[in-house]
Amino acid sequence: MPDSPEQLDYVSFVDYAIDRVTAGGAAVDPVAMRLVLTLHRVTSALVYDVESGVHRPRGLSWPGFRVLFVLWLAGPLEAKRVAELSGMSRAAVSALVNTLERDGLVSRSRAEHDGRAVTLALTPGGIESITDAYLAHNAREQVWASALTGPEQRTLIGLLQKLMDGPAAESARRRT
Amino acid sequence: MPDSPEQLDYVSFVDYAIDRVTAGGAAVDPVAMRLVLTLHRVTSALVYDVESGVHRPRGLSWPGFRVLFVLWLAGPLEAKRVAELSGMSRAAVSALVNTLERDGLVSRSRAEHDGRAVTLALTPGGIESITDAYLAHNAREQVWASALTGPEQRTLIGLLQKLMDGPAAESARRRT
DNA sequence: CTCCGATCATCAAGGCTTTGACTATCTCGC
DNA sequence: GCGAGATAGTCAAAGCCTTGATGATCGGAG
Repeated sequence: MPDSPEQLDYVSFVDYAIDRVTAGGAAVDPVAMRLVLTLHRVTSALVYDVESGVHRPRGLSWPGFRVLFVLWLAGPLEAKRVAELSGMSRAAVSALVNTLERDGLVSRSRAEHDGRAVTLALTPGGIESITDAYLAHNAREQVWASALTGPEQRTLIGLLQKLMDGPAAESARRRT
Repeated sequence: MPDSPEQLDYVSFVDYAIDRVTAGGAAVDPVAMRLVLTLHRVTSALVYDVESGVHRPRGLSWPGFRVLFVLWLAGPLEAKRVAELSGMSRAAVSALVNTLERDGLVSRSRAEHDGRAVTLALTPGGIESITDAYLAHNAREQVWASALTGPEQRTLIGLLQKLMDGPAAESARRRT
């Protein structure tokens, strides 16, 4: 039985909340509730951990890292493609690149064949930065993953992919 | 074999990225990489879907919903407790409550026994708002969860909890 | 009783995100 | 060829987040 409100903490609140809500007897699915709550909490913790431990000390933000990562692997790209591959809006990429350009990590140039488009590319400093940051990033990913056995890791990936293939993710997959 | 950069999309980029990075031969764990990438993408998609489909149309943000949700279930609480239970910083709660108070959903009052503390409570309008929003929120959670069978849902929750109990989440769990 | 360190809330600066509007440019049908 | 509609990038307003400082209050040591 969940604690009383006075002694709850971040973790036990999930149990408490599920208990309270389902006591109402309404059309609430406690398993779906716990799934979403737990998924969101794990991801928040992971992003906070990696961002504050790996990227901020190097002068990067998590979103900045994502843009650098995409450009690092998929070469010079138009801003629109960066937005698609990183899952951000074009406006967000534009704003983010202001910072990355100011810091000398990314360069903007007009696309050859299209006067509207802008081509984004890593500068030498950007390449150096992402190479270093990614090694530390993956090292931290390995610490997170080490909480699970190899087979568990693969099972988790499979279940997350199935979630991404489900009906609810439909709208998100179509977002450009 | 992953596509060439020109034909990549949000989903196939993950395969492409893993292929490119591991080709480098460095000390990179592709499974940990895929795990974190997939986890982050699923959660982003879910938050975007629920926020834009459920909360924004009702005049709430996802973080605003979280604060209302905590206050709804755990009664009037001091701002510090709300921060702990919702996993936000005290400064973030303070800023968020400015909006919620302006919108007439939450009220601030000085705590009885401590002149420094502020007690937060839902207004009648706040109760009405969160009651309605939560039903729609859970309905959408059920759509997401429906991509998995019941046993799969429980397995996923278990694996996520194990991740949260692992060594890497240590720092995040201690965050107040 | 008083002082000093701890704690609470808030503010300030800087960064990221969203939506919607706006400009420049491209492309296709006629 | 040319005009209409689509598209790329950017800007603006509003909101939320973080860290670090600030001011008020608490509580215990002496």
